[in-house]
Amino acid sequence: MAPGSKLPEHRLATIFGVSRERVRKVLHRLVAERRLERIPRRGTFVPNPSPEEIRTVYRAHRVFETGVLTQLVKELNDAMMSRIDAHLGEEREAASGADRAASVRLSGEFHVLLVDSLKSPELSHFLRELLARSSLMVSAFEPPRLSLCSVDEHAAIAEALKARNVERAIALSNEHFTHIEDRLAQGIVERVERRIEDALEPLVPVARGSSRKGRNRGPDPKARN
Amino acid sequence: MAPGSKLPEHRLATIFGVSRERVRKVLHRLVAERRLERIPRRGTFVPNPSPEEIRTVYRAHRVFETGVLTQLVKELNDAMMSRIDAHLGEEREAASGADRAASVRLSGEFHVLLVDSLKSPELSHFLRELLARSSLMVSAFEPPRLSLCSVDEHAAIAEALKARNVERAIALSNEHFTHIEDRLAQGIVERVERRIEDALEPLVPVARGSSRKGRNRGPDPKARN
DNA sequence: GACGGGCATACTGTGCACATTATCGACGCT
DNA sequence: AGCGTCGATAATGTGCACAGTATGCCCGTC
Repeated sequence: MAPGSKLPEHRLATIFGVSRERVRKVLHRLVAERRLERIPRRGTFVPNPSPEEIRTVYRAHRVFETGVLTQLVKELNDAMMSRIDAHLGEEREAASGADRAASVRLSGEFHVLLVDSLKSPELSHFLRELLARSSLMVSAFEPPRLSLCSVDEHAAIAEALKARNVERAIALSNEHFTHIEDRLAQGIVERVERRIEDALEPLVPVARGSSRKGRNRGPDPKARN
Repeated sequence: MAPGSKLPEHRLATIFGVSRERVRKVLHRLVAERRLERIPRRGTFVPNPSPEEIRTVYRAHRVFETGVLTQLVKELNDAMMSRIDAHLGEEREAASGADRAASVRLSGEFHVLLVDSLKSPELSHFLRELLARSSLMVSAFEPPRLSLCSVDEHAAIAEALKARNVERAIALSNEHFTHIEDRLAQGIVERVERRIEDALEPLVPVARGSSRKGRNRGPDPKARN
């Protein structure tokens, strides 16, 4: 699912074997959740996050988790702490097992675990939407290098929580999200550089192992699903 | 718009002079924003907020604004402070003029003003959804007595912000939302008491000025729009 | 008189077809 | 050769009609 690729309704309907109206409903819902973009009379597209959007999404993460942590230190109990420890154990296991998919999922669920303990469906729902967007950005721009969310950073936040040190927990959390944001920003410039390279290559013949002339540049317009 | 009343699609379509499909789109969007409730094969209804929902919504308000205020004291500048002062002036004017509609709108916009200054569409969007829900609760349960959000409480939060006193700003904000929540909780028990009274009246003849036997009890099923 | 089953009615859910509009290739012009 | 215009095509937006289902009323029975 390359960013910028179009999602034709009729195509999706035939692929999934459902009616086009059914597809429309789902697309509209995903657009409402800001997970897809819709241009009237043009179609729906998988969003191509701008650096500005990345900035505002992770800013939202920081502000939001600041509030969550502040409230959490006031009502943290033993049961909650043990749940956090259990989760950190799972994260470490997935990280050591090099199970990237599980690792990505679990590192998101760490933050979900924190907000869910506040027992407010509104807060939980908002975090899940934020996570869905940032996960999309990660899958789009994060280089293949592993360790997306460092388990150690999560563990450090948990330690500060146990110590009831609000300022430290907030500071660590803010740094944590800033780290992810910075890696994404780096990923996006690398991607832009590749784009420019690919675009210039057919024009100025560069000495390289294999010529890539004739290859499609940009998002493959035939990319489906 | 009484809580619990049904919103038939065809009825709304004829009232507003648009097609039923158009109405369906709008209803689905409002359901997605949690401003209406949908029961499959039954219809869409204006929600009847439970005390539990009121609790979680205002809990979300408190946690969220805690994060906003913490970030805001770090980047508050003169332009922002003067905007806040101007807004407080408007609020006072509306309150003194007994313009309840403007007063309600402006007291919500105070919190919008704060979050908008953080320049994160995600945060702004979330607060607007929260406000839409709490406004609905207020219009449903708040007794006719005025001063829904006291302007003084907003002013006190602003003062703490100017003084860069995070703890105090957070404490005042949390109390502020708790005040609203408590008034709503009181409103809901009064409403329940009225309901019980109305339901019992036809059974046990109470000495009163006018008998209400034969009147519809509960939400008027013919209530439209 | 109360309770349970059956029927009429109204409403929601869904697929379909038509109208509208953007896209893209070809053609002609400058 | 480049650019603008025009037409064909495909995809979106929207109204409509039919099917499925819950609701409320009425009647029969206990």
